[in-house]
Amino acid sequence: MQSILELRHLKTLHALREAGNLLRAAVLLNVTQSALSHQIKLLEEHHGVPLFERKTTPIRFTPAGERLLQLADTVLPQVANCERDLARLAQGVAGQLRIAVECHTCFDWLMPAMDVFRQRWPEVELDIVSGFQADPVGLLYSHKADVAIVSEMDADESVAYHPLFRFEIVALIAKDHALAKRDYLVAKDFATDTLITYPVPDDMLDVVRQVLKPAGVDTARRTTELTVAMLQLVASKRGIATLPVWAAQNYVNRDYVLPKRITAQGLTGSLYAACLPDLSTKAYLSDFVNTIRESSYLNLQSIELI
Amino acid sequence: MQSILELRHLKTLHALREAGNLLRAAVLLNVTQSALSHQIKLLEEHHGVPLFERKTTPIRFTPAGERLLQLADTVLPQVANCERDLARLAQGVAGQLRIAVECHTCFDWLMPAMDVFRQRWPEVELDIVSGFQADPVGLLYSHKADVAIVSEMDADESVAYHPLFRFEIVALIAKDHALAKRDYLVAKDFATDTLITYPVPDDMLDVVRQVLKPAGVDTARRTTELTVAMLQLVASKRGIATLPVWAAQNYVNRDYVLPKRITAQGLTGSLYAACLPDLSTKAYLSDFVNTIRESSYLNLQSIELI
DNA sequence: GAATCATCTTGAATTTAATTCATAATGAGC
DNA sequence: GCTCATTATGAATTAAATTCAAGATGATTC
Repeated sequence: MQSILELRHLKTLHALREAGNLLRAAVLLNVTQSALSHQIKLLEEHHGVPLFERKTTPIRFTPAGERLLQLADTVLPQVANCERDLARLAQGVAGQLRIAVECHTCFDWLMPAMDVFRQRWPEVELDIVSGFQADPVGLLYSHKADVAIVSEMDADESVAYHPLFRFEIVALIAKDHALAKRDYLVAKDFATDTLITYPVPDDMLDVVRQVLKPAGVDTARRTTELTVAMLQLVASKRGIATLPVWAAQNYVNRDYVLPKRITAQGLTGSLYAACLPDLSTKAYLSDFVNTIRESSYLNLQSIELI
Repeated sequence: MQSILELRHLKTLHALREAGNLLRAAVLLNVTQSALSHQIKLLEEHHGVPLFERKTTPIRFTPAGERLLQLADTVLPQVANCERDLARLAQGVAGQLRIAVECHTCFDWLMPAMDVFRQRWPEVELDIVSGFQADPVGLLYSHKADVAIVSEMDADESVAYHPLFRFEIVALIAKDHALAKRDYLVAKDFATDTLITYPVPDDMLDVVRQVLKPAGVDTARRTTELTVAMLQLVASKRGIATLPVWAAQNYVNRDYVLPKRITAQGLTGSLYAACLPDLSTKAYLSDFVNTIRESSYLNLQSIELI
């Protein structure tokens, strides 16, 4: 008749509510779905009550489950606060976090994540290093930024890379475009169209780097700063844009433009948070990375944590 | 950089503060001292801060330790509340707990324990079945009591016995008694003196049952209901009393009477909470037993949990 | 109404973590 | 310096959690 309840269980139930099902919750917690199933089963057996109804989406909790969630809601923030206080006691108070971003769409998930983080670490000064960064990692070395969001790991550099997530990049074409019936686009499909992008160098565009350049396809470019402007150009047949699925989701849902997979296998991009090794040891840095991963996983559709 | 903190750790720190050192804390938690040492070491290594100063009695906590204790103080009661709510959801609301006591001194620890329990389970009706109980276990069968505090386990009966604790029973004699210089008393030392006891049958007195009767020693008896009266009689040389060490502690400390070990090995008594098997399955019953064990271990000197 | 998909369950194998055991170290008190 | 009380430590053991590999189950689709 001893208590088996641990914080782990509360974290599981909390993630389960956030994520909506066991599999997504398991991803959030970095365990397998089976682990959570066993975990919850044990809790249920120990207390002699079911905690949630299965076979509903999203899952619904029983009164007992709700009671535990209520506990989780009050307890987990207190625990998190305490752990931050311990980190402060051990590592001293924190410094600043100047973030360099090489990709425009990142603001979509970076802003919400920063909002969460700011609440947790009020004393950490958050800044975004503005303007286009040709070499974000260089900013780390020159101490002009503390964290760089990049899409590739350079293995040889003495920089710590923290994987964030992977996502699919799709091409966006007008609804009545000549390619509208194709299952997916290949490199040469871009040859006759203008490529509409954010104003960044060629080698920072995944389509160019991974698809067009290898195939030797060169294409006209037109740039704009605003996503809505890009899609307006697409809709009026001035060219093809490429964006992460989540960035275009709103416009796709409204049937404004048509999404097309790029190459048969699809084109995926990845993002990493890079920083100098020193910073990696700080508790607030790992918390920053975790915040990004979690809030992105919950806010963006169809991304994959890495 | 994952969190390893679990409720287990909070419980350990809490017990450590209550108990004053690792060994006593370990007894409270039913683990070895080594387990707690490892547990705390891990916590300290993970967070990079010491949690308490060793080699002080009672131990003193560092700021980090205090911070964790503060967390424990807010979190553990919330957790306990939640678990009781789950028990209520699973087993329905609780009934009553009528307690039959066969030994007078029990009130010393029973009252404090009942006070704690009453706060935790307000809906469980607590009662003491008054009067002397020749056969407390019989009261369980006749449904006149729900729990009986007894000093022996009758293995053959279909009753569930929950061990509480073991303690030493000492003889109390006048400071200038003829036996004052003896290390310990043996059966025949009682032959020439009056035995001063609570008004209970012979076979419920551990001295009689375990020492005098086996040795064939018969002695005069004088009874009184009040402990203070017993010791007043002892002090004025009207006889010898036998009591659990803790029950006489106050008077011994004030040099009112002299405690003497009984037999070379010492005489020990044990206590158990007996109830019908049905009741054993209820969460509030195990909580009642645990409450007694914990509060007694913390309040009474030199008892041993069993 | 079979087939597919998404989800959760299950038991055994595996891995990981916690605990014990046995003993050593440490400091306080005599 | 010796003893006692307490905490620490490393290896062995035990226990627990997690994964792996399948198997149900219910919903959805063609």
